[in-house]
Amino acid sequence: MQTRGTREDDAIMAKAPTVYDVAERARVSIASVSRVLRNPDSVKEQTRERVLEAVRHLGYVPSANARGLAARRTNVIGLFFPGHDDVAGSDGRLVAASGGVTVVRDDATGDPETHNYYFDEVLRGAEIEAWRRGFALMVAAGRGASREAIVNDIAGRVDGLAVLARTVPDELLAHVARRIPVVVLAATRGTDEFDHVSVNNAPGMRAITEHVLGTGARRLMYIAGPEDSPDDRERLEGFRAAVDGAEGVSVELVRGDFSRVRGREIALRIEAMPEAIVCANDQTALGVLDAMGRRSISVPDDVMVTGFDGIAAGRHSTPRLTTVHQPMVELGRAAIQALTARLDDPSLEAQSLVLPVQVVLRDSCP
Amino acid sequence: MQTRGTREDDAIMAKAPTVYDVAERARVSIASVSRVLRNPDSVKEQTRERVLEAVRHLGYVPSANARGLAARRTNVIGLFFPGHDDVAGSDGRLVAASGGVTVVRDDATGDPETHNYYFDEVLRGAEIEAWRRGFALMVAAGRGASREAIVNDIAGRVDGLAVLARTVPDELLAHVARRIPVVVLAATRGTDEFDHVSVNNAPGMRAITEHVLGTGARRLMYIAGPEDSPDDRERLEGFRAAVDGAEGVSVELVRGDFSRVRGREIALRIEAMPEAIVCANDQTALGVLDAMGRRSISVPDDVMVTGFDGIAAGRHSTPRLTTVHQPMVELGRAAIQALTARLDDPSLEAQSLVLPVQVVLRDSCP
DNA sequence: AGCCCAACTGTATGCGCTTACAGTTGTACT
DNA sequence: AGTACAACTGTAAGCGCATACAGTTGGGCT
Repeated sequence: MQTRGTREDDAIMAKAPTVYDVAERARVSIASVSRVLRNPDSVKEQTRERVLEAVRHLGYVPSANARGLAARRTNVIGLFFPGHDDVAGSDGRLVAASGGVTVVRDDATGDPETHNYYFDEVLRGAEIEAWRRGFALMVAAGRGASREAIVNDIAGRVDGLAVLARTVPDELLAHVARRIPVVVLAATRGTDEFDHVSVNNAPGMRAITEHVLGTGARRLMYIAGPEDSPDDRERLEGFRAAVDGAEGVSVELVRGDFSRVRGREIALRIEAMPEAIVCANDQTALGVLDAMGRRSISVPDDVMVTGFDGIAAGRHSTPRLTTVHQPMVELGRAAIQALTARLDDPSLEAQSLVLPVQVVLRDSCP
Repeated sequence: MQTRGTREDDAIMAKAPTVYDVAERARVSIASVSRVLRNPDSVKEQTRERVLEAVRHLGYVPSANARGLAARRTNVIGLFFPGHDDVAGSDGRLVAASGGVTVVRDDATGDPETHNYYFDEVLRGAEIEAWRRGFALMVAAGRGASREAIVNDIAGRVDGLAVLARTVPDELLAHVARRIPVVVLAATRGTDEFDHVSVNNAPGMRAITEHVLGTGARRLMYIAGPEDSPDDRERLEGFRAAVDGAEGVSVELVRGDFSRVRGREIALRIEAMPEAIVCANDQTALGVLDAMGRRSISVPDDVMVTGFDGIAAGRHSTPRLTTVHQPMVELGRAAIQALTARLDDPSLEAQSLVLPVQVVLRDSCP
């Protein structure tokens, strides 16, 4: 097996050094090198030192590919979520190579940021948990047509895959799930093929709506999200449950799209102001608050507003936003936990975890 | 080479299927399977169909490890950044397995969110660019002592590594850089061993400070960030440059730590109110705005406030925050570009890219 | 019919590790 | 001194794929 060409130690290496290079320099076998790296105590100190010296000297970094191949596991977990597809100005080359400074005036007429930080938080949770369990995290965003290729690619690289709801068609997921465990986030699907982690959407929305009704409000408006969102469906369901349980309540239902702009648009056009506007998510609610500010309508005195998600921006809005906080970081962590649990014991039943939410009362609906 | 045990097609496979399984079912050699996957046109259609059928039937997903090992590249790029170490409640197990709903009142006395969204944005940019160039993205956060192990681990998994400034000691970086290209973000170091991508900190801060001075303000306060931050150092430098160029300006320098809480604390304690408070970043400035609101001090009438970063929250604060927008998404993208450029041509000179910034005038300092 | 070449397919090797298993050494015993 | 065994270390066999190279096949030509 020693057909490998001997390399010069001190010459600049064209290729990255391998165990063989290290072994040669330390005058041991490659097995010992491997041991020093994976299980240092199983090697005599003197030998270990020689190996470590060689590692340092050569700038050796073990190839995770070879490791993964030999050990049959990658120690990586994948996280797949809906893509931030089209970012303004993402068209290829950077505008300037060596920067200047320009000055612009932003009078708030432009589009507010549409991105929501939901995924960032989930990602953060996932990253934390993955690290604690000794896994690296690979992230990928789903984008249009190439989705299938990407998912397959990622699936080949990881030991487990967490997927945000509705990002990937069931069929593809099923294909992938034959190879590695898959957990679906934020959606309780009918099928029970995979593990699921979601939050208590319906009960949360029900609880905050009941709080609204508890203030005496009877004329409500509900601004929903996109119809294809399972989250939205559940929240609407919770809203209905609360309303159905109360006397003499009138409801106007408006379809939004979870975005801040859309919330603002809708609120700007309201003619008969309700006593309370219940929004399916925070971004929408923040848009509503923007609109009310512009229209000089006082929140909560003239109309109360509530959101759902608990994004950070709601803590600092004017007025501060009453909302249902869902544990986004926990969601990410739970996903990793579910995955590692299944890796430890593949025979586990598919489980469906529902995380608790918290109604947070702030100024917009005290 | 056919020592591998034949497997039952329809039986539930204990292990993931491999090229061998696919080849067997499609009655071709593994080479053809590989060809179908990598270069479909080089195989006769009829054969291709058989292979694809087998792939589908068996739920085959190619192992990226084996691929990477054979092809000597992973097509993954790593992103390493300072960790979100200690998240509240990150201690192991989840509290509830099947959630309820609780209600709390948030009267704004608690700690505001300390996290800043800088990294999320950079990550987003990196993800986008990586995807466009056919790379997957692996993320890892640096945490205390295990940093070295993590970096080494990641380095073994990727073709290139982007590192946020000061996350990793130079020595470690140098070790890793012997194997793969490394680009350092948001820091122009003295050494020119690696590629660098950063933003125009000093000129940006200088420009916004000059704007402040242009309003006639002469008594300024500057709330800096932590001393070990290169960003902070450059910004302070820019501030000084602007101030030095003006007549009769008095400056009070206070040391903050880039956090919102700290900004608020500092602003709550100010006795002799300056005409303007220039903050080293947005979070700090937002904290200052919080404090001013609480103290019923009008911004910008009684005191002007400026930030630096251009985070989304600044667009919606009360009053809206004047700041220097740095292209965080672009930063991430540029990092990936630098990396891929070097992968394409390893002989490239170490380059140092400086991205332009933009002064954004809003209500807090019109 | 015989030849040549394009188009396709198969064989065999090795990528850089981990790890079962088989030595090898040193030492505590009998 | 001889034996047994613990503590190390080395040998060798893959892990699943890509790919250079060597067939094989089937026209189109002469």
